[in-house]
Amino acid sequence: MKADERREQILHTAIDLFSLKGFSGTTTKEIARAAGVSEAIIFRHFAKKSDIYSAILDDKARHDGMKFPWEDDAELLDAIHRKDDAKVFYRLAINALNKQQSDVGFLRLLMYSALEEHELAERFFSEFVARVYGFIGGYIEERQRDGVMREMDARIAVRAFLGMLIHHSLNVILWDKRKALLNITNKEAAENFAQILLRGIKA
Amino acid sequence: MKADERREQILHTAIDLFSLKGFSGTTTKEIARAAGVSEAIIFRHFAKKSDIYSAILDDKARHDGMKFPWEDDAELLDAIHRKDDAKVFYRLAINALNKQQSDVGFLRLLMYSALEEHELAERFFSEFVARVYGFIGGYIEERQRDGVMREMDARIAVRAFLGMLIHHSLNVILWDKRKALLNITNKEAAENFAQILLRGIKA
DNA sequence: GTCTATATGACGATAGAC
DNA sequence: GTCTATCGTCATATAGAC
Repeated sequence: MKADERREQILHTAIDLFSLKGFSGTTTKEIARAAGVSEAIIFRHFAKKSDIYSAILDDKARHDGMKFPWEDDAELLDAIHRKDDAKVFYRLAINALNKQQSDVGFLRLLMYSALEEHELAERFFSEFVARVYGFIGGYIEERQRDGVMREMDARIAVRAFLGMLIHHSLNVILWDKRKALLNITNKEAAENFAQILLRGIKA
Repeated sequence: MKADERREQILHTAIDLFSLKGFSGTTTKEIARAAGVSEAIIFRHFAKKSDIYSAILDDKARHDGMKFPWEDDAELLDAIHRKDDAKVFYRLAINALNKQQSDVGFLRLLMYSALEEHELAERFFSEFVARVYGFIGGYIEERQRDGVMREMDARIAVRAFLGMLIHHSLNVILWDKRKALLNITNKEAAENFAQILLRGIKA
């Protein structure tokens, strides 16, 4: 295996393990064993254990992990254009829920790194989350100017919306399968959350 | 210092450290140093490191940490009795936000233990969160029967509400101080979230 | 009840052969 | 590029003196 491939393979193995057990809960020996190489190989590709952690976000950025929920959704962009609010918030919700839950490892990793106050979470926050606030908040402000939504700090509405979505995904990932306190499809969840927010902020 | 006091002291020192760096990120040596005792003392009071972790929830339960947001709030109970929905949801929100943010360490600890799938989070979930769902969900169902709130799964409304609250508190704890993406008082947040939810689910 | 001293193993990281 | 073997350090946990 070439150096680049091996490096990628180690990185993805490490992402899986870090997302399961956190940074300090994962040993280089485990990563090596899971990747099917010796520990020494790890340290040929990454000088320090923490270098693996730092490389994760670059890898995500290079692949599709940092794509925005609206980039590929023609239906959403069309709804925005037509100012079909119900559709806009439903599409935003369903995209967010599906994406979050399709990459459980990354969401767990983000939580870990936020708690550990690692650069990873901070960069994700300023590069990704801030733009989401700008995008959704911008749409709400536009609709406020149209007189369709009531006057309020649009960022609070965004926080409420993202709060429902992220909290629900975390619940699905961490609890619902075993505990089943609330067992609904993402479609149901997205419809309900979109409707609650929309009725909640309309004029 | 008597055994009980020393045990409590070690426990609280450990809670602080676990909440900052997680279970595997905290060493018994650090706990000992922070508590001002030798490492051997730790292992006299707790046979294994993980026993400290397990003892945390019992300690919380013995103290005030597991109290319900409505137990001490006469204003809330009165509002429920009078069916003053706006007041009910505002009081629930402000209580939750204040409590979550007054015990940052515990919230961080819960997040860590949820990710680590430790008993701690699971017990908190089934002993505390489930009852919150029952309480708030019960009130919503009552108001649905009154015809004041629209037909929907009340648990979804609860999840949306708790999502706003918990997500906002996590943002405050983990980000807002440094990044200031959204700097509002808990009062403002509670008013807005309560209003969004209420308008969102009323008939 | 607390200490010093230490056992035992796992940890991150390196050296050197192939 | 990969391995085996090993380093020094730090981890959890224990023994025995005071």
